[in-house]
Amino acid sequence: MADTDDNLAIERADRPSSQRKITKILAAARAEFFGNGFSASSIEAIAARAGVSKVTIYSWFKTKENLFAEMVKGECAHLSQNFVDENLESKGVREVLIDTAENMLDFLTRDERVRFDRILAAEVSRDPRVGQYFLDNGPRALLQNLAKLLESAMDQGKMQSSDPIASAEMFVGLVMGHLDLLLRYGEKIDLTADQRRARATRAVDAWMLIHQK
Amino acid sequence: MADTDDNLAIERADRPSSQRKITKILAAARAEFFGNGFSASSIEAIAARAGVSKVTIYSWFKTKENLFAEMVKGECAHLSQNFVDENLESKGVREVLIDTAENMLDFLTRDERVRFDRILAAEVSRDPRVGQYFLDNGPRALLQNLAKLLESAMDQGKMQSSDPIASAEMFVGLVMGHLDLLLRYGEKIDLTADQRRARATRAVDAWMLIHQK
DNA sequence: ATAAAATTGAACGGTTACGTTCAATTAAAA
DNA sequence: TTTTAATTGAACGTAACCGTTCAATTTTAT
Repeated sequence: MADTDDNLAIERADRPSSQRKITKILAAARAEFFGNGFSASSIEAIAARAGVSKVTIYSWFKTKENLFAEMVKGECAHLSQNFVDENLESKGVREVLIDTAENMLDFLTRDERVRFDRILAAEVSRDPRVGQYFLDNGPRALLQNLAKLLESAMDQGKMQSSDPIASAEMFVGLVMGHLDLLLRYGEKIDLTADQRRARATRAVDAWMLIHQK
Repeated sequence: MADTDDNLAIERADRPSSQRKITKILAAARAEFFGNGFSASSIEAIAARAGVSKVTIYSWFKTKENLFAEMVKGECAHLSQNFVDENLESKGVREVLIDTAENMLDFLTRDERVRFDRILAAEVSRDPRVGQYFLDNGPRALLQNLAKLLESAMDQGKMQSSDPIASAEMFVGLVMGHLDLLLRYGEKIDLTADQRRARATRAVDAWMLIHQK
């Protein structure tokens, strides 16, 4: 996100109480920013929520923009978790793909993720770097992992693809469809385990059909 | 969006000059809201941009929220255009689907559309009704049209589906993949005509393969 | 215990913005 | 032309918020 000021807030937070406060500040920032967006959130409210003085915030994070960026950074680390199921040998190709698709669905339909998506995208016009940073550390990393998994799957199954990344993209498209859109616009979607499995299965079968040799 | 106050601003705008001003206000509101989001946009700036007094805005649109909602309403009307190619008889199934997919790509990658998406989604937490309204008048209507087209296509081609809406959703998923995501996060994507056609073709062929009898 | 660093509360200046009021002016309808 | 509606500029009250300053206090390292 920022150019060189990595961990602007943490680099000299030796004191244990500082660590604790920084953590609380970031948590409060997340809550406020998620709830109101960047502009409508105030440092004062964040300070109050964190149980911390306003000056403390300014002493660790120089500006509101920076606090936001630092919060995003934390979220990204949290978000770039891997939901690729690796057990290709023990489980069989189709099973693994279905599990992976289910993990994707589970993760992407989470309310917290949706809210994050909303407010972060909105701030892209204000500061394009946050979008760039998020893409690199979230979706892009994820797609790489997925592509790798799919390549292994294709080796073991009777499948092929001339463009693994495009195939991975297609996988995502098949799994999510426009669920993403509905969620972002406030549609309440809580898939039951059965529905999730059904959707994952349908997507995987379609994907395998497309990539059959 | 609103319950009963349809066209709050226009219902007694008999004067021609009023009409003109209302139009300018809405245009200015769109520009400001698109550029800065809801919170960071000020009525004063909108008034200045529209070349209109602040009082005039408040006299036509009671509140900032309402001005935003009215602006969204106008955009939705503008956005719910139909990009389904209807010439099924004259053109052949595959061609029509490819054309439709190309239209989708063309429309959905437009910068204005992306910006609209960003700021509207961000305001969903503040007022869920705008999301609801948009879904009903944009994506939902679109998906219905698409499903209808696809059903006709399946009749004429050797295809089938047990769930036309799910098939339409899949169509969208295959065409867009995660382009939508990249665009929302600021990725510059300007597809050449060739790339667009290639992507559309790939998606349509995949879709037809999945739905073959 | 002592020195250094972190934190606090309170206040401040400056800015921005919402929404309102009002008397004066302009435009349009009859 | 008269009358009615719309528009304007300016000012107002109120509130929020950013970011800073400072002296006083608390926490931590040594």
